Amino acid sequence: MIERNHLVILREIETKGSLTAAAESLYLTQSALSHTIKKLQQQIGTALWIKEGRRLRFTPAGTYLLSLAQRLLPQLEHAEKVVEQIARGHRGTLRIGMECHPCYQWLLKVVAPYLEQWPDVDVDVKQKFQFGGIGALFGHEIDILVTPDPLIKPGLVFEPVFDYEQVLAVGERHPLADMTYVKPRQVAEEVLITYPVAIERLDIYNQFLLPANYNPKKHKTIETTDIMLQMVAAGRGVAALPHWLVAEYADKMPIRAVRLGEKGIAKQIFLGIRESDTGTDYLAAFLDMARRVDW
Amino acid sequence: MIERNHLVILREIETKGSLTAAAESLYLTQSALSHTIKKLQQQIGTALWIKEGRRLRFTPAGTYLLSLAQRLLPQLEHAEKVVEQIARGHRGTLRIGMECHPCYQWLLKVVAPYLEQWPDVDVDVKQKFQFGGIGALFGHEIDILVTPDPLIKPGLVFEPVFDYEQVLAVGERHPLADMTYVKPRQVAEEVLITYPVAIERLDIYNQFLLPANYNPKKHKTIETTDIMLQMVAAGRGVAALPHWLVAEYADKMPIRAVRLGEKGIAKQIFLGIRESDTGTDYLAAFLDMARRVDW
DNA sequence: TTAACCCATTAATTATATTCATGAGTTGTA
DNA sequence: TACAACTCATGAATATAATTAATGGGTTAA
Repeated sequence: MIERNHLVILREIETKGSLTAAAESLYLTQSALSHTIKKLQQQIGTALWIKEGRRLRFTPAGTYLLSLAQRLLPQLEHAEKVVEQIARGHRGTLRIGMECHPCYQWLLKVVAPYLEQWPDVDVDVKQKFQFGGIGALFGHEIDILVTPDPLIKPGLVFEPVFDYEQVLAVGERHPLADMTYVKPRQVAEEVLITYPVAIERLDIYNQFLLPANYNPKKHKTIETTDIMLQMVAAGRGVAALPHWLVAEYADKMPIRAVRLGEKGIAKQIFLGIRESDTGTDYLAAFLDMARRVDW
Repeated sequence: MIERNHLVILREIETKGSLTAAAESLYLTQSALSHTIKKLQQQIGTALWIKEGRRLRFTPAGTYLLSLAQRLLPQLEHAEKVVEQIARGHRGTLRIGMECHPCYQWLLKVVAPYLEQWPDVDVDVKQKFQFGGIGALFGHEIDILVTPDPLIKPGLVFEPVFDYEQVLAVGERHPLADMTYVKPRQVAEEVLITYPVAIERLDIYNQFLLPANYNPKKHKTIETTDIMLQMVAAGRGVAALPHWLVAEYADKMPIRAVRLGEKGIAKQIFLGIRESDTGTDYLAAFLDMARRVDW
């Protein structure tokens, strides 16, 4: 009844704006599209668009099918790529989603040996998700999610892969550089630099500043770790980052790590997959290697 | 490339067990199916099954496409129903998912006036989800989720619709019946009756017994509220339920409600929808009515 | 060994999709 | 207001694709 080409046509009309333009980009005639949709309309008993002057406007049914198209077509298109890879003897593509900015460095340490051990598997890393990491897992947009926020939900399996301590990165000659630990009120005197994510997801707010009722003097956001630490090294601000990340950069830059609070902020990174994928060997192997990576 | 009929054929072969049987139930000849799949195989460059004696066994590519079929076909089939309803002038079907056993009674109070006010909209209630309520929302299996556990995630919107107190239902002649409130150790002497859900989701465990390090003498599970309260009335056990539910049944049964702990257990029920549905009028109207329902 | 299954294949047929040619409506402009 | 340039819809002709019919070869179990 509703076929793939119907959905393709609707999507193309939406993006190209007209039947004629859609027809051209699909290498068909305008007439073909018109006929195809006309037939569908007869089957379902309602129009999918109405002519409004020179333009087309989707009816409710058309709008609904368009949203269906935008949901299903990417899945079909991805499936074709996967099948093609299987045909070539490749095992597939591991699509990794990252909800943890600084984990990128860690991920590289897992991916490198993984690619060696699984030459048939390609790895793709995505960082932006329309419906968040969980939605991307459910929607088969990614296969593995790297996140500090696991979610015990049916259909998904999360597993911790490593523990680390979140510390404050400060410039070498910063007054805080030689402290054993810092207190919230001390950070409140500083310019805080973070990745550009929602404040709720920043532990230095959640677990450190806000409980003590403090706010940083100023809050700046920077996308990349390198630039962020350049700023810190230049004494232009402080940043909360994983201890291992700071330690790594401390070799090449004049920065120091200071504990956040007397006990420090303990964190864990989790990998999440769909339960139905637990049996997929090359996926399980990735989890296995992730667990074993040394620090 | 991969068309709907390919997926249909794969699914039918899986359920019926053979090409011939699948052909019959699709009102096609065995030959047609064979040709169709053969062509697909040529396009994608790999076999989808291999003959193993008299039976067929799916190859990895076939298995993959089968899982695709089982994910996508239900969505297409649902879309057809929706479009048909739109064509008939109906607005659609509101598919409500319940993750909150006792809320059923509350739901009925919302649904009744809603159906009157929206004669074009049908309501369907589902209680079991393969991947949980969140997964069902993401997977377009349901449109509204009724749950005590909201989840602030991109793509989903949750809203509290009512507050209530969770109380202990006891038989009228039970020694606890006249207490102002009960302590964990007192419940630990009782047979506790609950709905058959995971213990993590039972507040009487999470928020009452476990923090005080107690366990009930015995734990029984019963599916239906009526039977559960019959048991309570007969003095065969106690149950933790919403106060309004116990109050309602107290009219017709010899049961009483007792507060759990000095301060009681406060609870909230949330309705969750997909963010993309916030503009759907008949859906927004449901939330609106749900918010306004009186107790 | 045979009957009863199974699936694959070729050639013939039927059904379906697409094009071609055209018309009717809209828009902007001369 | 007339016209050119654009839009989409339509009917008939054509090309393409799906389906069947007929058949053969392989497997299974009695």
